Amino acid sequence: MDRLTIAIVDDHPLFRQGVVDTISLESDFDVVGQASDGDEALVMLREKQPQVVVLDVNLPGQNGLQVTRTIRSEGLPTRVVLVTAYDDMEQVIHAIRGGAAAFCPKHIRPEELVEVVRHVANGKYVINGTVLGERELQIWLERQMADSVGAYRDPGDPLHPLSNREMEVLSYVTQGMSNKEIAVLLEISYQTVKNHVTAILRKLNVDDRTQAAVYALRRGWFRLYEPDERLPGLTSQE
Amino acid sequence: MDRLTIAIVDDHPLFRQGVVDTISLESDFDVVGQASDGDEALVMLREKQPQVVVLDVNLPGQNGLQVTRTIRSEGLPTRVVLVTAYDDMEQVIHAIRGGAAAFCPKHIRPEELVEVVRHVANGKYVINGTVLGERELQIWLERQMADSVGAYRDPGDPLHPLSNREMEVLSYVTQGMSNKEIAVLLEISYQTVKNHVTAILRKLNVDDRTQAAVYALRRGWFRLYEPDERLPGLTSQE
DNA sequence: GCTTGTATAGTACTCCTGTGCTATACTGAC
DNA sequence: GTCAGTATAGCACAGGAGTACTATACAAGC
Repeated sequence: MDRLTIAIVDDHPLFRQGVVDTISLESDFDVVGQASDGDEALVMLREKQPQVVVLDVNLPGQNGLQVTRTIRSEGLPTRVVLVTAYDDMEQVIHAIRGGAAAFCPKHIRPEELVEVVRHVANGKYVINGTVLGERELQIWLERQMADSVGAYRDPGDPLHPLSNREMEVLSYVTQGMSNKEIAVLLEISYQTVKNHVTAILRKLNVDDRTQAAVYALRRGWFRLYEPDERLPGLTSQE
Repeated sequence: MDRLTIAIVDDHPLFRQGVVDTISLESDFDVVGQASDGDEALVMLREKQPQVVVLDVNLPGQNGLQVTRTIRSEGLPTRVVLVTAYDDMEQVIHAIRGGAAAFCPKHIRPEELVEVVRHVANGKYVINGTVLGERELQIWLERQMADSVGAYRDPGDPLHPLSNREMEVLSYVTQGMSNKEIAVLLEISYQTVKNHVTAILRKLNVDDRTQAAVYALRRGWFRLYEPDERLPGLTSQE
């Protein structure tokens, strides 16, 4: 019989539990692996090679989009269902272009998730409830690209071609750092930081650094909750 | 027999599922109610009057801390286990002062959550893994208050006495709005907004609006993901 | 070799941010 | 009635943020 092998990746054990239980309720689904961060996920996926992985976008270490790209570039057979707390068109387009087969909001109902996994296993693509075939996806992607790129950008440009350096600067912006602090940290001039920030704001199409921070945080590009900065004053005890 | 009645409140069905399953595995636990936002939670809690509620801090509408305060002020018998993605001392102190019996990080392991619920049902308090009795809690609270208030603040002051108006302004700051935009929106002068922002930064002990936004977002005071601003371009279909 | 993209850095400029004052008006507590 | 807290608003000021240029250097692609 055709059993479906599935892996789940999320850094919250309780959320993962919810997904695992939901998936396990289906008689033909087998949960063959779990992971709680991006690196762990890749190790697990290389070993277990499940047909489908339900992957959180916002992970410690490598985020879900990076993991997706790695899965594709390594030629792993696993098809990816990305799950995120915030979904918008640009994020979706990025995900699909990165090689994801489906994109779901994190508040999805269990029954819906099961349907999505089933469609993905059958070679379909699912974008927020809409099921698409390979061909339909291409058409949809092209239309979306055309819409998003619109009049104000060169046709060939990707949507947010934020360079690595710009992403690095943006990450510090999302931590509330000033240009001066970022300059010291990166050992470059204050002006260069400002240049990067200006470029970031233009590419993200936002007005100031606070909007840029919210923009990036919403899309799960960076984590709001850093493991190293919690709970001074209460010694954790086993 | 002493069965324990429990309710679960979280806006993510899959996370809720994880909690419900974890709780249900205990033979003496009964899940008597669920809700996905603050208002719904209060209606449910008034009706079901469970012994314990597992309550997410970051909810649509009223957040978990507000719900907790309402539970206490209405004299409901339910003891509150707050769950949040970000926990730090000030947030904990706030929660405890607001009437919560326990405070857990959202990445808590299922077994730990069960223990916490059990302790709370027995009249104990649990703060990030540390179990305290009523008396110990008071001592701990006083020490924390003393530490946090420290030298730079009047002894009687609460930690963040952000006024309602200041919270309102802060909420717009977390959406990336400029002082001018906020002024127009609230129909007050530009200068008044700046005054509020200055007061907010001082009370939160941060340097600029971006840090204030990250601070508030981390603590779940406001939601990063607003339900009304998602997915233009793809008509959701049933 | 030439072009494109990126990182670097400078100058000059405008505008916003944030601070420190002062001041008025309203509200609720004691 | 006084006092504390809050919301309002103004002025003046320093400094940061962001923009518009120009410019150099390096690497990759054609």
